[in-house]
Amino acid sequence: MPKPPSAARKRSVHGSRTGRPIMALLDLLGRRWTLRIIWELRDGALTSRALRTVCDQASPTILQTRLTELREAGFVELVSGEGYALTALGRELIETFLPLHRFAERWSNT
Amino acid sequence: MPKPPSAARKRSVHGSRTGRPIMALLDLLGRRWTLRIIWELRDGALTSRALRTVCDQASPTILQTRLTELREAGFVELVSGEGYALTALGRELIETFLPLHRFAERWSNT
DNA sequence: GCGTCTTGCTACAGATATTGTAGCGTATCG
DNA sequence: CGATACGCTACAATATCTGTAGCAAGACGC
Repeated sequence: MPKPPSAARKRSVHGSRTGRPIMALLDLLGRRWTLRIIWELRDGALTSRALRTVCDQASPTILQTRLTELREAGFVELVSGEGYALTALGRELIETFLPLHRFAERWSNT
Repeated sequence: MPKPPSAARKRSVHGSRTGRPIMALLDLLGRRWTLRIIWELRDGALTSRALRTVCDQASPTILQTRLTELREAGFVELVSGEGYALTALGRELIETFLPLHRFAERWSNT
């Protein structure tokens, strides 16, 4: 029962005003720390505090917000005793942009 | 480790505090409208106003900000007479997450 | 029981980032 | 000339994010 974060601009995670799922997905991923969180979970579960550590001490406020969004989207789940982990869907998602790693390496040399 | 003021983030697109290029990339892409802009340019150049139209009337302020960042990153360029277009590097980037489209379609049915 | 951990999670105020509207200067057409 | 479109910016009003502090619940040894 997390309080509704100012419902005005809150878009349902799946639905998009345009009806194009890709827009809803890009919107979700295009929020600060979202991509980073998914990325850091690629190798296994992390507790909320471990996640905070690897995420450069990001504030727990925004981390919780993003984790809630990602859980509602079905990409992340809270595993009792382990912490946060990617769901099957979440692993599918990150596999689509794992090649980003190699791209980033080449990009940094330009 | 203290976070650098926002000006520093804008200046060094490549540099990352951690030295991990992927983090700099995820940081850049994890800003509002960035992913969306790249996505909308996937089929060819768009003028700044056309871009605004397809981007749900996003404010020109933030569009300019993102376009500047993307130009500094080398993903987007301003082609005289055509508008904004992806560079070769930018096309390379979007190809790594074009599969997201199909993923989004399946995701919306869950 | 007690105290001390760690966990997930929240409150709060101050600092940033984004929005929406309006408009500039330039160029290109008729 | 007037009309239009371009890239781009100023400005104040919002919305979002940060950083610090702290809560309640559970697990551990004592």
